[in-house]
Amino acid sequence: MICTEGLLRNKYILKILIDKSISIRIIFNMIKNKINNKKPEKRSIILNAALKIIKEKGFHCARMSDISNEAGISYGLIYHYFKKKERLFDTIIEEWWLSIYELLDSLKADNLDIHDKLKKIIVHFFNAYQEKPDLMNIFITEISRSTRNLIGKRLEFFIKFISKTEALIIDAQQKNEIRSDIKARYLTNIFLGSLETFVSAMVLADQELRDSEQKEQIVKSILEVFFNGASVK
Amino acid sequence: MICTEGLLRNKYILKILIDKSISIRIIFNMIKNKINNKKPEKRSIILNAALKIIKEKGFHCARMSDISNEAGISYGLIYHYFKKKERLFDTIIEEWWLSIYELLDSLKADNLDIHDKLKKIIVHFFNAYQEKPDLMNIFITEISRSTRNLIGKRLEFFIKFISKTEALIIDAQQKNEIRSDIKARYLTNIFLGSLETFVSAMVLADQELRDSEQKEQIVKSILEVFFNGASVK
Amino acid sequence: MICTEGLLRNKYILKILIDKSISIRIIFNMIKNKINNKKPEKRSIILNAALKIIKEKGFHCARMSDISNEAGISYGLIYHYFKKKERLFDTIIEEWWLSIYELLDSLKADNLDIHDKLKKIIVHFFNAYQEKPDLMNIFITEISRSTRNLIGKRLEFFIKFISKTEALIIDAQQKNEIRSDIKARYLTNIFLGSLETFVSAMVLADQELRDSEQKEQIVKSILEVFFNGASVK
Amino acid sequence: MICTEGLLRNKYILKILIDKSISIRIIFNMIKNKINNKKPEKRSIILNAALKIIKEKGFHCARMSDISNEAGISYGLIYHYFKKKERLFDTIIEEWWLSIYELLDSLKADNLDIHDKLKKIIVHFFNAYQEKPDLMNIFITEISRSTRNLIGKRLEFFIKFISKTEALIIDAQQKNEIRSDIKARYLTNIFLGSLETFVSAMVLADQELRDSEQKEQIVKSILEVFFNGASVK
DNA sequence: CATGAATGAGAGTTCATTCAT
DNA sequence: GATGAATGAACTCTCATTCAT
Repeated sequence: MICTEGLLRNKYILKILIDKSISIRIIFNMIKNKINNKKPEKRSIILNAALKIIKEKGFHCARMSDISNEAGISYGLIYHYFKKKERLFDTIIEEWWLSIYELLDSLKADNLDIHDKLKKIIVHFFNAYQEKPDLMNIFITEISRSTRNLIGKRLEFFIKFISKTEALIIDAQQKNEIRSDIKARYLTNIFLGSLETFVSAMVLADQELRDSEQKEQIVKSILEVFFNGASVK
Repeated sequence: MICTEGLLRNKYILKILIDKSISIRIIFNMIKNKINNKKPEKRSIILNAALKIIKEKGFHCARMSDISNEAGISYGLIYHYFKKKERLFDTIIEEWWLSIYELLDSLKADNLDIHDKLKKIIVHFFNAYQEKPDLMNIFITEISRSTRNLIGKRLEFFIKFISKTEALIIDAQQKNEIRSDIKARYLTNIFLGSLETFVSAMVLADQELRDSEQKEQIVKSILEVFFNGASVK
Repeated sequence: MICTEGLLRNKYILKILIDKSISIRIIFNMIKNKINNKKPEKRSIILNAALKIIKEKGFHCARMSDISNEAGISYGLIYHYFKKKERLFDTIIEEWWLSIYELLDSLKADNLDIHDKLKKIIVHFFNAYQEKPDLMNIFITEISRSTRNLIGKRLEFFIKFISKTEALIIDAQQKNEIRSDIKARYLTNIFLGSLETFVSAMVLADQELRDSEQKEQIVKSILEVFFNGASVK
Repeated sequence: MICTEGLLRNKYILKILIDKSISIRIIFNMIKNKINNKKPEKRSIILNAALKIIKEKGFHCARMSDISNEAGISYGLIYHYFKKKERLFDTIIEEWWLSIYELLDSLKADNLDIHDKLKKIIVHFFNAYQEKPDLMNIFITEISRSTRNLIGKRLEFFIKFISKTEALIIDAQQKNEIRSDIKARYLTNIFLGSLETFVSAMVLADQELRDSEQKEQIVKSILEVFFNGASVK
């Protein structure tokens, strides 16, 4: 849109294009080549290195040279791909949230009952922890809490996450799958809090979910307490 | 009466003040200190200033000069009371934990049932938030999560907190006040997670517990879900 | 006719273009170069681009990438034509001086009286300003003064310029067209200074010599004061 | 003004001041001491070092570490006195212009004829060159020309200089001390141009005004040509 | 010819900490 | 106790230049 206006405005160029009958496809390919030439491997190498260093040192203490060292490249190259330190971090955060949103959106459209939906959320977090523990670590220590990092766009991300989860709870209340005498927001807090604490515990203790049996047990416990409570029946 | 005109007349001095951007806050503090000749405990002034600045900027971004500015003293003086920046931080954290331990220890000796014990923990946190929101903020954002800060002594503090709470749960299980088919550690995680998420929400949103009714409701919700679950009965 | 809709339809590509902030200028230049298949002298394209950028930012602040962007080429290519940034600058300066020397040498051989010779110098500078204001700007701001740039070969250029002008003055003194009681070097300084200040004023104010009448007037004023003085007769 | 509003508003403090009848004089002295304590020697040492380095390397190439080295202090200290590199340069430039303005303003009020006024300007520049050649060098190479440096406030300084000089010329035209058939601005340009070129020549060649006789001769030459012209009478 | 990913020396700036007064 | 001038290690970011493709 924006680009095209600029292009259209330049009547001189267009006139030449017409005179020489150069098809838009040629221009197209020129642009495509320009874009695709950028080998994306290095970019993701940098992202993974950043992930690891941030996990070890935290956002503030992670130096660009640490990251470049870890990635095995010069630090100048990081600036080639990410204009500022902040951009690098924003990229990491953004990718994390997008994966969460994807899940939550798919659950919204799903026909499962609330128990199974919440189970899927828990499993998603646990899997994420197993697959990319560094990323999960950052989520817990740098994203999910610190007020300082939760400015502007970042805060929006977080609120969106809460709201999307709350929507599932509200939906369940309307379907009478779950108590309505407690505010949906409160239930959301309680559920996400339980989950987060387990993940935190794993992250902080650098603990692994040793076997699938243990994992299964934790999932069951969270759901059991959330739905049926801790009281002796 | 005070002759304010004397000050107003001397435009030259004012100009310099402006040029050198000497904030009125500093002058205020100078005046304040001069007035209270009995030299109030500078140490606690510094701690409170640190609390406020760390809340606003986070530990890493809080500069010593920010803190001394806020305290209305020179930054050299901070080093007189606290040898290092880290000591300042440690002191703040330590005071926090001690207040928690005091509570948990008193609860252990208490004869209340688990419901009332957990209620007291919740209320303690909520009161702490109302009385010293800055401190609670730091607990949530800097202590309770960040792996970086959880090294050595600090991690011990945290583990001790979990364990002391877990002890209450175990005790309740033995008294059959609470389910034993779920690991005490899991129940602890779930309870503390629920609580923490509420506190986090308040901290992150700079929300106040507006009235005691709302507060009461939240306390009840957490306990209700924890003991009886979210399922429709 | 060109099928612009093709471009409009592909929103994905456009988005990437925006994200990567690939300016429309670059695409323009790509297109331009593709069109003029006879590959126009890249060397002069680079020189003109450099001229423009140096005028805008000064030699020190002009980045090679600015110049390559302006020229619509990769910055690697600049190094193909000019081994170093400095070479680029030297080339620009050299071309400027050669044009001046050419004039001064032709004047030396000429039979005009000193008044007309000096007039030709003034007119030459004014014309140069009108035709290549960027180059004149660089002459004034980067060449004619800065001590830093006047090292080695560059200083020689400058001294040669002064000397060649002085030669005209000496010649005039010998022909008794002009006072001999003032050192030729002094007269040269005074004349060139007057001229240069006018050019500087135009350059600094980005002023144009609006009409030939104004131009005529300034030329006349400089000569009139130089030859007859500012005193009331 | 601004400050006092802030002060007046704080009724609490004022009340205490009144209760304790602390005179405003005490506060005054506290402020004064705060201001005077700053030993100004280091500041001027830095300025002189900067002057020398800038002369040698130019604004752009002058590194902060060069300056601190020259001054024999750590570079951190420069930032203690001048918040940014730019501030340091602005301070230098500002001091220069103020000395010029002082002269021009005193001349305006003076009863001398235009010949003697212009002579005083020339002598001022020559003296300045002899006393502070570094500063004069910077004026010629960095201030008086470069468009890049002439942005915002800096351009204003320059224009003010031209205008103040022009005012003297206009005054002289009105008193019929000088030709009115040539625009005052043109005459100003011619005069300042002549002067500047001499100073430039000295600066560029690192030439000294060897004896007062030579100096006298140059002053005389500039004035003689400016008022009576170069033509043979 | 032409490209642009890759390099790394080097610049500005910040800020915890020391120490003479 | 109290001050703030002084220090310098450490960090982010820039940009001329090289070189494989």
